[in-house]
Amino acid sequence: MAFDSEGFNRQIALPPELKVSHIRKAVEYIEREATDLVEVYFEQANVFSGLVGIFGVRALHSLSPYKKHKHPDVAQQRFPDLSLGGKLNPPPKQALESKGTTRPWALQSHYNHPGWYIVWRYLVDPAKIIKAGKSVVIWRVDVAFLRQEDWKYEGSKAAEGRGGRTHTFGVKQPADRFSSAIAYCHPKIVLRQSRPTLANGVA
DNA sequence: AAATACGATACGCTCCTCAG
DNA sequence: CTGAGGAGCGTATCGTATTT
Repeated sequence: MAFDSEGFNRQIALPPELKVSHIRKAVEYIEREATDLVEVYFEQANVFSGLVGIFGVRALHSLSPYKKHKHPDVAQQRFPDLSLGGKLNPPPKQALESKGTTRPWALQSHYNHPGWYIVWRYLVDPAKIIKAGKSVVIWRVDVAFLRQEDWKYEGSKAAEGRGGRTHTFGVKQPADRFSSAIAYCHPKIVLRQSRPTLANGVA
C-alpha cells in the first residue's frame, strides 16, 4: 500500500468528498483535545474512548463536508454520527460513524447499520514520549464501508442479579476487514503482543 | 398530571480462552 | 508464545409505559 512519509495512505477508498487532509487535521484535533482530558482515561477508560469518538465527530463536522445531524437530540444518539451535508436519513454511502478504541482490530457496536465507519485507534502515553506534548496519540485510523453482512451478532447473557453488557454487534474477522482499510498509520508504531508499541524503543 | 420505571439506543474496556 | 475473538463488565440519555 502507498503510505506517505507521514503515514497516510493516499490510495484508500474514502467516503465521497472526504479527503486525506480532513483526516490529518482531525487526528491533530483529537489528540490535542483528548490530551487535555487524559485523566478521564484513568478514571474510566471506556468513557474516554467515547470522548475520542466524539472529538472525531466534532473535528469532521467543522472541517469536512460531513456534518452532524441538525436535531441535537437525534445527533446525540442515533446512527449515523455524521452524514454528507448533514442530511436527515442519508443513504448508507453517505453515512459516517466515528468510533474511538484502543483495540488493534476489533470493532463493536450495538447496531449493524450499514455505512462508513472511521475508527480512531489511539493509545495513552502519559510520558509523552511518542509525540511531544501529546499524552494521547492516534496511531491508526481505519476507514471502511461496512455492510450489514460484515457484522455478526454477539448475544448477551446479562440477567437480573448478574449484570452484563447489552448485546453487541461485532465486525466479522476485523483484522482481515481493516487491514486493507488503513487510512493512516503512525510510521513508528508497530503491533507487538496485540498492542501498539514504538518500533525501535522499549515499551 | 406528574413522577417513576424500564427498555432501547448510544459509547466503550479487559480478562481469558483457544487455535496456530 | 502470540494474536484474535468471545464473554463478562461499565456508563449516559431518551421515549414510552406504568404507577402514583
